[in-house]
Amino acid sequence: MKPSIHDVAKIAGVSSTTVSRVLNNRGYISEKTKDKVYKAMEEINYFPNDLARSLFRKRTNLIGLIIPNSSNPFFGELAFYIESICTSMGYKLLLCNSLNRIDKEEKYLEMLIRNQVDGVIAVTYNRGILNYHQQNLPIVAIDHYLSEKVPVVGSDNFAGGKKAAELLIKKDCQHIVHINGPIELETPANLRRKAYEDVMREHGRQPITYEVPFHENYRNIISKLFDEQPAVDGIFASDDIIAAGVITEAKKRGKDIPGQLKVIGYDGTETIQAILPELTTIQQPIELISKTAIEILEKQIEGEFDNLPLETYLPIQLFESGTT
Amino acid sequence: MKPSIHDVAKIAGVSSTTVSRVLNNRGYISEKTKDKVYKAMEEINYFPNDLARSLFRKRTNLIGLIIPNSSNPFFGELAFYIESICTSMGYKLLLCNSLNRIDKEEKYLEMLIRNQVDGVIAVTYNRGILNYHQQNLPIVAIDHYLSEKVPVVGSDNFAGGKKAAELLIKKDCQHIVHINGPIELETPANLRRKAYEDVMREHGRQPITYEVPFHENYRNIISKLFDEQPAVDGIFASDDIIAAGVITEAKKRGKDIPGQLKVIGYDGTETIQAILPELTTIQQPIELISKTAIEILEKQIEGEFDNLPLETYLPIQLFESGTT
DNA sequence: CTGAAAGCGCTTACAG
DNA sequence: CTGAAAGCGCTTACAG
Repeated sequence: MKPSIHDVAKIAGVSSTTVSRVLNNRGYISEKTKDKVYKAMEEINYFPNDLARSLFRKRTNLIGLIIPNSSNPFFGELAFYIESICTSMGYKLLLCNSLNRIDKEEKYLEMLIRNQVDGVIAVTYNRGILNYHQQNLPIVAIDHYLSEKVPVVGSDNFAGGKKAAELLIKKDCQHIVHINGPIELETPANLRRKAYEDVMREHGRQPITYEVPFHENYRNIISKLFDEQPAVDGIFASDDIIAAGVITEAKKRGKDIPGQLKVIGYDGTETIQAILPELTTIQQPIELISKTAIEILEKQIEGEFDNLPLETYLPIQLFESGTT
Repeated sequence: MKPSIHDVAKIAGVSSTTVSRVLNNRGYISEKTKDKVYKAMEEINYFPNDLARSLFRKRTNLIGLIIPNSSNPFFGELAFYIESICTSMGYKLLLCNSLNRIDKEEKYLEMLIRNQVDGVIAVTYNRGILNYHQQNLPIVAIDHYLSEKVPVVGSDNFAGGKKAAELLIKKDCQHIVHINGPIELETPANLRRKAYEDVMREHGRQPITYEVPFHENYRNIISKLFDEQPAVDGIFASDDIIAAGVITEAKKRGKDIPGQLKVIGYDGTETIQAILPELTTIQQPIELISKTAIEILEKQIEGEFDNLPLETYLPIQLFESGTT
C-alpha cells in the first residue's frame, strides 16, 4: 500500500492538516514540526498523490496535445518543444495521435475532458471541437482553423509561400509547379498555395498546383506531376517530406538537381537538416510556435478568454541549400 | 461549473448511486431508469470525472513514456506506436522527453509517480530507476538495461550488427569502419558493435570503431573518421541519422556512393524511408517492439512480476538499397 | 502555531 | 431493482 498523508501524520505525531500545510508551505508552522514531517516523509518514501490534489483544486496541470502523428518529424519536433515547455511551466502532457481521423479526434477530446485537462493544443481538422469549446475548455489550434473563437498559431505561411515562389523565379525557373495538401481543408497552410499562385500571376505566369488528396500517397501525385509536366524545372512542395519525394523521383528519372530542376520544401525540421541538408526549404519557427501556443493557452487557463490574439503568424526563414 | 454525478441524479430523479451504476453497467437497473439517466446525462452534457474514479479505484490507466527526444524519428515513431497501442487498450500516455539527462529522468519519474501512473516505459540511461522500482512500480525498458529485474525489449541488435557487417564484406569492402555511441552506457545496442567486431575478426580483419561521445556532435566524429581513414570504403553506422551524416560528408569530399564507399545504417524508420530511401539500413520492428513492451508492462500491472521475459530481442530486417 | 470537519466527484459494500 | 453511508487522498476555511 502506498503511504498516504495520514501515515506521514501518524509517524510525525501531528495531524494530516499539518502535513498538508508543510507540503504546501502554507500558514505558520514551527521549524520543529516541519522537520518532523519531512523526516517522516523521507522515512516512508512518501510522494503526494496528485490525483487527490487535483480533484480538490479542480486544476490538474494536465495539457492534452492532439497531433496527427508523432512519426512525422514536424509533429515529433512540435511535441518535443511543447512537452519541454509545458514541463518547465509545471504542466504535464497527454499525447494523442489522431492520424487526422475525425472519429479519433473526438474520442481523444472526450478522453481529455474526462481527465480534466486544463487545456488542449490541437493540430486537428476537427471542427467539432467547437461543441466542446462551448464548455469553456481552453484550447488553441496550431495551423488549423477550428472556429472563430479558437486562437490559431502558426508560421507566416503566406510569407513562406511567397519567398519560396520568388526564389524559384529569381533562379530563373520557367516552369514552376506547386504541390500542396487538399484545399478543402481550411488551414492557414493554404496560404502557402495562395502566395505561390499570387506570385506566379504577378510575374505573368500560370500557376499550376497539384493537390495530394487526403490519405492518398503523395508519391503517386509526384509521379503524375512529372508525367504531365515534362518541362517542369522548379517545384515548391508544401512540406519537406514531399520535397524529398520529388528529389527521389527526379533522380529516378535522371533529372539533375539543381541543374535541370530546382526544389524547395517547407518545414525545415532538425531531422530534415540532419538527413537531407542539401534541401532548400522554408523553416518554421517550431519552438516559437510551441511557446506562443502555450502562452495563449495559459491565458485561457487563467480565465482570460477575451483579448486573445486569434491569429498569430510567426516569422519563417529561408534556408537556401543545394537543391536550388 | 462542470456537472457532477449528483446533478445527473437530481435531473433523473434517482440517487447518485444509481447513476454510477448505469455509468458502470453494474448490477440490475430497470430499462426505464437507465433511459432517464442517459437522458439527464445528455441534457447537461455530463462526462464522468476520471480523476475521482481513479482515486477510488487506485488505477489510473495512465502510462508514462520517457524517451530522450521525440524529435528523433526513431523515438517519434516509437512514441506514435506506443501511444496508439496504449489507446487501443484503454491506456493514456504521459509523454516525457528526458534529453538523456539523468536529472530530468528523475524529475519525470517522480512526476509520474505522483500522478499515479499504472506503469512506465523507459528509454533511459537512468539506473536510479531501480530505487523506484522497489516500490513495485511496473516498468519496462526499451533497449536499455536498468537493472536485473527490469525487463528489456529491443531489436536483435547482434543479428542486426552481424547482417550489416557481413553485407559490407560480401560487397567486397576492404576497409570497413563502424561508428557507434559511447560504450560506457550499458545498452543492448552495444551488441551492434560487438557483432561488427566479431564478424570482422572472423574474416581476419581489424575492427575499427569510432565512438560518438555523449552529447557531442556526431558530425565532428564523421569528419575525423574520414580524415584518419582515407582508405575507408565501407561504413556501418549505428543509426540512420549518423549514416545520413556520413553520406553528406562523403559527398562533400567527392567520394562516390556506393562506388567508392558503401554505407549502411540502423533503425529504418518510416521517415528515413521517405526522405532517404536510397540508404541501406537495418530495420527495427518498431511496432512490434512497442507492442511487446506494452504487453510485458501490462502483465506487471496485472500483478504478475514473476516469469517476466527479462530480455526480448525482436527480429530485424535488412533493407538493401542504393548506398551499398 | 495546530487540529477537527467538510468536501472535491466518484464507487462499492451493505441493506432493504 | 434502488438508496444512504463510508471512503479514495488530498486541501481549506474555521476555530482555538
